Amino acid sequence: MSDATTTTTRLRDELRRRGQRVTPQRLAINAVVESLGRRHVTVDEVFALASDRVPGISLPTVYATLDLLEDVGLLRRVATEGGAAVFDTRTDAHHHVACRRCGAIVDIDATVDSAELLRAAESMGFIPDDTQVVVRGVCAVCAATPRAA
Amino acid sequence: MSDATTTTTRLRDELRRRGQRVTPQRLAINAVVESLGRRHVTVDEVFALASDRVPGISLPTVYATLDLLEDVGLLRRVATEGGAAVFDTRTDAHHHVACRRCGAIVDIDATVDSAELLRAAESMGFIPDDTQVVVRGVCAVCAATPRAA
DNA sequence: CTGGATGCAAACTCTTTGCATGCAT
DNA sequence: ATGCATGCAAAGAGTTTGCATCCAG
Repeated sequence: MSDATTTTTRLRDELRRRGQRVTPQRLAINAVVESLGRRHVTVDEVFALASDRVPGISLPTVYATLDLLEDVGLLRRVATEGGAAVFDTRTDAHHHVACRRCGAIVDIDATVDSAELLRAAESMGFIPDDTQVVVRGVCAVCAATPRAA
Repeated sequence: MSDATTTTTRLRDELRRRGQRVTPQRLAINAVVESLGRRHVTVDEVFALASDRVPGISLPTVYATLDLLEDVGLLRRVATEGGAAVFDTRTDAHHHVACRRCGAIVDIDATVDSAELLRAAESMGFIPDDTQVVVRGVCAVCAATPRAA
C-alpha cells in the first residue's frame, strides 16, 4: 500500500464527508504533494508540477486546494513571516530554523515541551491544532559569507 | 528615567556605532513604538502615528526603520504566515497564539524549553537569535460563533 | 439537474526599488 | 563637504475576488 493511495483515500473520504467535490484538480494537486516526499514547497512550485498533470489548471485553484489540504491535515503551513507562502509536506510534529539573510527554511527534529504553553492557550478558550517553533538567525552558509546580503 | 529615554539612547548609540545617521524620522518611529506600550503593531499603524510626529514621513521610511529597529533589537517580528507584517513591541521571550478564523494574535506567557532545539540548530552551524512558538487554532470568540467565517 | 469547483482576468494589498533632494556628520 | 537617509512614485510580488462555464454527485 503506497502512501499515495492512502492520502488519496483520505482526501476522497474527507471531501465526501464534507459534501465537497472530488475533482481531478484536487486529486492531482494532492498527488503532486505526495510525490514530493517530505519537503517544503511554494505555491508556484505546486502550480508548475500540477500543470503537468492537469494542463490548464489555474493558480487560484492551486491556492484554494492547498488551503483545503492544510485544512484536511495533509499539509502544514510554515510560519514564515511575510513573503511567499511555504507549505510543508511533513505533517508530523517538527520545527523550523529560518535564515534572516538567505531565507532558507530547514527542518529541526527536536522535542519541545509545549505542554505549559498549550495549557495557557486552552485556559483562554483557545482550541489549538498546530504548534510550531520558529528559530530565526543566520545559517552556516551565510555566516561564512563575509558580510554581503 | 523613562523607558523612552532609555531606548532613544540605545538607538542613538547603536546608530553611531554602525556609522548610520540619527534622523528625526528614526527617532520619531522609535518614540511611536515606545509610546504604544507592549503590544502588536502593523506597518500602517506605525505610519499613521509617525505621521503625526513627522508630517510627510513616507511609508518606505517606516518599513526601513522598522527593519532597523528589529535589527537593533528594539522590536520583534511576529512569525505570522503571510499577510501584513506584524511587529511586537515586547522584545522579551514570549510566544503567540494565532486564530485561523479571525487572524487575532495573542501573547502567551509560558516557559518553553527550547534547549534541545537550539542545540540541534547550532549543531548545523546555525546562529540563532530569536526563538518563538506559534500556536495556531481557533480563538474563544470564533469558537463561539456558529460556523461563519 | 443543481450547486459547488474551475478558469480566466482583473483587482488588491503589501512591500520594495530607483532616483533626485536634503540633512546629519 | 560627503554620502547616507528620505520622499515620492512607480513597479513588483503574491494573493484574492468576480463571474461565466463546467462537471461531479
